[in-house]
Amino acid sequence: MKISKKSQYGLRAMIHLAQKDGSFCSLKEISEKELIPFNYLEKICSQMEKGGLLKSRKGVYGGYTLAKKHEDITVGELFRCLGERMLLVDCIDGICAQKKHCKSINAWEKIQKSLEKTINSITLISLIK
Amino acid sequence: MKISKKSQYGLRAMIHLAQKDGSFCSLKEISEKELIPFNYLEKICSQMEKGGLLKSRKGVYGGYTLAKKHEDITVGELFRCLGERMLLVDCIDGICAQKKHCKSINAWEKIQKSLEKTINSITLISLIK
DNA sequence: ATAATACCGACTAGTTAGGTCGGTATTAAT
DNA sequence: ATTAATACCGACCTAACTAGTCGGTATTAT
Repeated sequence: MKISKKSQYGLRAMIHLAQKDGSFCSLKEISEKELIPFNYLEKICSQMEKGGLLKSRKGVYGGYTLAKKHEDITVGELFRCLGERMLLVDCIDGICAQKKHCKSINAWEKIQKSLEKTINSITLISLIK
Repeated sequence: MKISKKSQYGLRAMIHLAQKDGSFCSLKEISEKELIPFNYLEKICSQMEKGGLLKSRKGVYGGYTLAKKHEDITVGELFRCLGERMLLVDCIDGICAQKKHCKSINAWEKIQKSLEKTINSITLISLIK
């Protein structure tokens, strides 16, 4: 029941990039301005690039930039991209012998749905202004 | 971003007890019926008793029973009692140098509030019927 | 006296989060 | 062509936490 540092750093990086509006920004800058460990940030941004959230350019004056418009990116997407564990309990989509007469699953499903609705409704742009 | 086994077991145990309607029920029974490791269940119930959710009776025909009416117990209460980590990110109530100009905190606070609202609204009785 | 129970504290193995480190590939400026 | 700045990659590491186990003690109905 905790959001990982990875996702926290990831969102901070995305917000930083969103405010750069299209120009490429180096990991060095993000790392320094956002106080994120450089080596770790590398891994995070690489993952976000593979997930289609960022574009990269190598070499001098290279860096990262958003791959989509920032009104189209949600926190939910970010979480999924970074592998944030979203499934609150295993039994929701797993096999459970007791599932049929299990009453606690109703609680987990409610919480799960509410959570997903919330994170999918928070866009990057809504955080910036 | 996961609900601990402890809380899952805890809720299952509470639901079991709620269906017994006032009579004491042994850990042995709960453990067997709900497929919860006995030794672990002991610790969990002990914690719930200290937290005021359960009452206990020692000796033969002893066991546990609910300490409150089941319409007054919420999943949120259970979580707090069992020490489920509810704070999604440390910076929400912690000290963070960047807090003033930090834009990601808006996201975390939204998610946090929504989560708390949800869990505090799920009562034990609503899960049973 | 016995058996069934709750109660308690110490211990442990496996997993995960949150990184670090060293090296390689690419590219703009000189 | 060389250099410096960057992204990219995989292997490794450590501390904390989860999900228990275990052995023993206290209490109580029969």
